[in-house]
Amino acid sequence: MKLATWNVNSLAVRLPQVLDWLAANPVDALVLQETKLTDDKFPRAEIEAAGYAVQFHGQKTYNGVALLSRTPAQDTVRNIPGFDDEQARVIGASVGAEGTAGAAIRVIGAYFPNGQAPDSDKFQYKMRWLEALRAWVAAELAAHPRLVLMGDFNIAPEDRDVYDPVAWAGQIHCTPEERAHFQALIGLGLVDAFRLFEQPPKSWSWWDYRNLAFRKNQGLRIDHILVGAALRPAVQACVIDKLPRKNERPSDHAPVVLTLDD
DNA sequence: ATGACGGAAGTTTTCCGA
Repeated sequence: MKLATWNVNSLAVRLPQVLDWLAANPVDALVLQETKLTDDKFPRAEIEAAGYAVQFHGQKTYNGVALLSRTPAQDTVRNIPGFDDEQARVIGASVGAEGTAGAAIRVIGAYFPNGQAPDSDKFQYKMRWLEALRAWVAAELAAHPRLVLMGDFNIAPEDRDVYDPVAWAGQIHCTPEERAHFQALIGLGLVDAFRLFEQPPKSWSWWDYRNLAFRKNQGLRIDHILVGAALRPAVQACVIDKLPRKNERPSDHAPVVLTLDD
């Protein structure tokens, strides 16, 4: 079974790339962030024609998330229950593996707030959002041990996840407060699947559009897949797929792919 | 010092992302 996450930075622009990627990478489930589409404009028919069921939660201009799955999603949740939020950032549901009788996986796809700058109101919102997420994920994990939390976390967990950790020290995505929140999620009984394996040094999931950052491989690892301890023995691989970043008009993020044995 | 690049809104310029 394969699961993936991808911040597409506008699904209206990136839909052809998503469909091409799925044709080459027929994962069982894919969560998308930054769809930037209201639900009435969501390209449901095109995605269903590609063989995927889809759940989505969007808004105008910003944010927006979706969950594509080979088998229909069940018990879908939009945003963090009990956390009043105008911003569409979370979609969760239970999905099965196609053609297997294996137990369902609880998938949570999330677009974590950016935070803009550590002294900003947006950072305060990010902190509140992270508090609410943690409490909710703790409850979800208790109810569904076979849980995967994945998406654009907008947090670089460690200095090795940053191309220039000296320049980024204390900057947004790298503050001690954000990193403490990441560790608190790990403390719930989740594991960073990417770090279960030896990985190439300077592995990033995002590169700035500016300054030839991709060509110079100057990026951050801010897109993550965390798996519940119950699933850890099933984890076979976790990789960042840089290929779509080489497309014309790419997203600034690359997909991250998790392989589980069935 | 502070922009760059890219997307969206919407109308010529701004906000936002990371």
